[in-house]
Amino acid sequence: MSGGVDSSAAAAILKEQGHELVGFTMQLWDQRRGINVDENGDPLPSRCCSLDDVYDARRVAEELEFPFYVLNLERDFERDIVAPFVTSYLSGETPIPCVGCNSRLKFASLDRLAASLGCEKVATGHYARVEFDSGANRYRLLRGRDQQKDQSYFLWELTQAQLSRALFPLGEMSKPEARDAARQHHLSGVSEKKESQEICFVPDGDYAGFIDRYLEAENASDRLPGAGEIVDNNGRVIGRHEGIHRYTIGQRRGIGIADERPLYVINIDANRNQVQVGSSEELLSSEFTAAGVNWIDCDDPQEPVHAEVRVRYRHTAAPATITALANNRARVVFDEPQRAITPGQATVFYRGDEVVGGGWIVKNCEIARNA
RNA sequence: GUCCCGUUCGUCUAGCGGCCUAGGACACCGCCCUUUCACGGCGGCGACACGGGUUCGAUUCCCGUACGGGACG
Repeated sequence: MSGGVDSSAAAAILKEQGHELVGFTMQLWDQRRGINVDENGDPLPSRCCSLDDVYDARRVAEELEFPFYVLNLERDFERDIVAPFVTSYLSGETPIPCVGCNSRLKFASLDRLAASLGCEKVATGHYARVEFDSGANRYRLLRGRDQQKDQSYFLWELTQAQLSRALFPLGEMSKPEARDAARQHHLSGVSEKKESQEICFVPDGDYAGFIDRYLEAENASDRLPGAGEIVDNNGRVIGRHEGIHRYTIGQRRGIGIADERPLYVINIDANRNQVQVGSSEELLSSEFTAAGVNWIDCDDPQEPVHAEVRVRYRHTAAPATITALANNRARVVFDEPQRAITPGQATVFYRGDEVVGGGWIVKNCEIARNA
């Protein structure tokens, strides 16, 4: 329970259905440890793990009359989520921490707790659905009914064991319906809360500043990427950047170079400490390699799979052919080129509403950089 | 050191006496969108080098003063 609308509504709905509940809020990040501070040293206003949110979650549990606990997972969170997040940026990738946070942290720890407490299910406020396919003897992960709020993208890494316990009470609902549910249960403290956004441990959205402060706090400021060159597709230097971690592929704003047409980041070369920019058309590519692939609807497929593939959260899934490779890798080839396929981001394979699987987009060593 | 040419928003430019309270593109800023990073949509800031003329009227015409190109010195 985050103290937000969705998890609170989920709790209310389950309560109404007659389930016996135990509530948990995960303390993931200490917003006061000096990294998330403004220029005066005061903590930034936060929407995650703040005392206010924990308080709100507790109030919901009290209102709905079930036991409530706060789990301190700060060590795990930093080791498994924050540190890899920073490392990813330093290597020129663009990480998406929310996926691993769900599978490796939230569901992993909640599953352990459920087992020790004798709970049958683990529920969250995600907009996604789980169904058991008795024929295949597998659990299937489906998009949330509300296509606008669908969060299945963030859950592709869940295992069959995790899915077997997962319960998503909001899976059939729209956001307004979830809000209504919270209102009907008199959860006025949370029912009108604004949507959370940004990375939860970077509440002001200045993730580059976060990396600066994090490395400084770790006495590792020497790892911080320095200023470097911005080059065009011919390798010609046309500008300067203030650190490759400030850029992602497909980015337009912040390049600061006036050209006839808008310029986009088309490649980030950590070794040369260069950011390469070009036209919108140069962002298109038809294939990539995924690592850490998790197949949900089957074991490793022996034949190429046709599916609709997303390469970032808000990307519209596009038809592609996926071929499983050794070491949990896969090659994805789109029917039509897609824009800004970015290493570090997650890719999710869909067949209609069903999540077939997903993986991490990795840098393709074979990619010819216009030799 | 004689004679030519050029000088417009941060950048590249449109303009060829009233349609210009100067238009566009890119950049920048803000808002919206959004449980990642982005994209995108909407909006905003912002310039006629300077001083004189000529005209009812000058960014546009003329004359000078400051910075950029041309086989005489």
